[in-house]
Amino acid sequence: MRFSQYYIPTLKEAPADAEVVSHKLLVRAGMIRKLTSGIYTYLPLGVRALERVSRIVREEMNKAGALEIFMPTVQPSDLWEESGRWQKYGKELLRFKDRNDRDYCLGPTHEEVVTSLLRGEIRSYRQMPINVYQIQTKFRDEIRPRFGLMRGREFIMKDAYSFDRDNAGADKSYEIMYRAYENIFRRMGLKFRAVEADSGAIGGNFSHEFMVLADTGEDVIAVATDGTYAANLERAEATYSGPEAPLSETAYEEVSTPDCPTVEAVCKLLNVPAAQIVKTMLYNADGEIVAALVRGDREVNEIKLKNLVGAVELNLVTAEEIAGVSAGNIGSIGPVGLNVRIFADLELLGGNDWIVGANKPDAHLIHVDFKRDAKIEAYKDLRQVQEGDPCPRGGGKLTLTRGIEVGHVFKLGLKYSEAMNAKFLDENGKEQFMVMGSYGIGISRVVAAAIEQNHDEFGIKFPPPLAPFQVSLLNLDIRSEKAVAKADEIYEFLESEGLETLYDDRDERPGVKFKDADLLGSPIQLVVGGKGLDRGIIEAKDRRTNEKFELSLENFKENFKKWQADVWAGWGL
RNA sequence: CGGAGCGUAGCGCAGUUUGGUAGCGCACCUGCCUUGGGAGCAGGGGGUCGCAGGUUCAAGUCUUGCCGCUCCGACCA
Repeated sequence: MRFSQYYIPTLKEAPADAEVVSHKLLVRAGMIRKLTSGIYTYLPLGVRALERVSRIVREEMNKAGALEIFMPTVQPSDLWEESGRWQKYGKELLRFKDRNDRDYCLGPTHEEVVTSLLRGEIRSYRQMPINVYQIQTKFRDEIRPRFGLMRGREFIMKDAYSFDRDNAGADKSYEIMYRAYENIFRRMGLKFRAVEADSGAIGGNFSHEFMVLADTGEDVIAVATDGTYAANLERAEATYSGPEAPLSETAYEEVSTPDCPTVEAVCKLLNVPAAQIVKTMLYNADGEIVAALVRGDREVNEIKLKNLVGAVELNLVTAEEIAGVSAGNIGSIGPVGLNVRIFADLELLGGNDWIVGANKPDAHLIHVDFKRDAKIEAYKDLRQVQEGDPCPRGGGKLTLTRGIEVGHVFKLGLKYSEAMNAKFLDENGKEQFMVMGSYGIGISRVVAAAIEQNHDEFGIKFPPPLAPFQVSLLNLDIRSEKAVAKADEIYEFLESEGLETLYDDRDERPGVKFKDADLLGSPIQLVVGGKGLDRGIIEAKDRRTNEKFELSLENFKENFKKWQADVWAGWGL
């Protein structure tokens, strides 16, 4: 593609409202423009990037046996009533009415539509397994859209749905998708990790998220030092393998702790480490008040607690709700004499001399032994893991690192098939529910994540498989017939090699071309100019390392191919 | 939802305190000149100052309401 005939409106400055680097660079590189909050138009170069991502996803999905379909964005409310999500989905579901006053929504995901489709198509176990997917626009009315393409309201997603006759089949479908996802992200040249994710009510290890590693990621993941275990922070297991403490012989007593609403303040006043204090967190779990106990230097993992009590909604209680169960206030709630279900974190088994709130203002209890002094319903893993915690699978210690969720594979089980009555006849002529799985990849988010992971102060560094153009070819000397002829020749060669090339033939000064090439991020830059030609060379730059090379015009094609292989190898390709 | 800020040319911003001719840089157009890291000179086009109302001889500036956008926070006892 000749730059002069293309449209790439690069900007020197990023728009004021862009906060994260991928957003700034996508706008500066002329790939996207914002229409309104969380909603973007893709310019030609942006579309190319999306296509690069989609192509890889399509190829691997097809290879894995999935079939591409295309479902509507506008969905009738009755389907959502059937699945129960019309009530449950909340405000992220954008709802509206048509002229006949019928309710519709814009699809934030397509379980309902696909289940309704396939329950009408699949009659027999012989028709399964089947996996259908689409690449399509989704709409989620996010509370706070931000970070450009990272968390938009309208975005492009690949979503696949598998249908199987039984659990074993569904597990197999899941496995196939998991492998396909590994292939997809490996092929893209991204540094990524599959991590165990929270799978809510379904349980088991049947949910994995695929994370692109980047310091700017919104998610935190825990990875074992030996690499065998990786999990989303929400899910990462905290273990306690120490001994159980014996019953204490010291009776607890009350101490006065005025003006101590925080663990930190209590520590300071009583001169004890936070690890000796246990905080009592009260939650409203679907209307029931429950207490969670964790050490003062730990944090409650609300997802774990939610799963433990089987709640749909879990929120910290309000001051009024506290008044209903404890005479204390925030800072002085404690488990002794507390008349709600109390769950304690596993590691609290290891102690019998805790400091807790006294359930009266400005007072704490010391020397508390929960087994003796409180009524604990269960000791479970309730806390968030921390850097350095032991790996739950014996893989050393856990390290916390950041990532961007770009893919999610999930075993749905019978959730939708039961709710929406999606049945088939098994080999015994008996009706069975289909066992489902769902598998998503945020196509537009992959583009943003690739940039978050790969950029520098000058611009984007696209991994070759995702780059809108693999090569930026700069002709610095468009008035020299010799240079033009040489540049044209190299352009032809590159295209014949299957390398998509952005040929900068504009009547611009060299500086402009260099800056634009760096900003746009093609992995390879080739420079044709009078100076080099006089010396019989073409200059080449590896955008990943910014290293410069001289490729001799003698045997140029071979020289180039060899060098290109090195550049690709640098990307792990 | 709560809190803060912003809205002036395509982009980045000044001007609002103290009401009095609509500005700067980039980008764009014309010409000259220039060509190895976002050149220079000269000339030029482009604005309902977010919208609506109010005060005033006069409103980008004061005032009221609305709209939009951005950021922060989502409560660890």
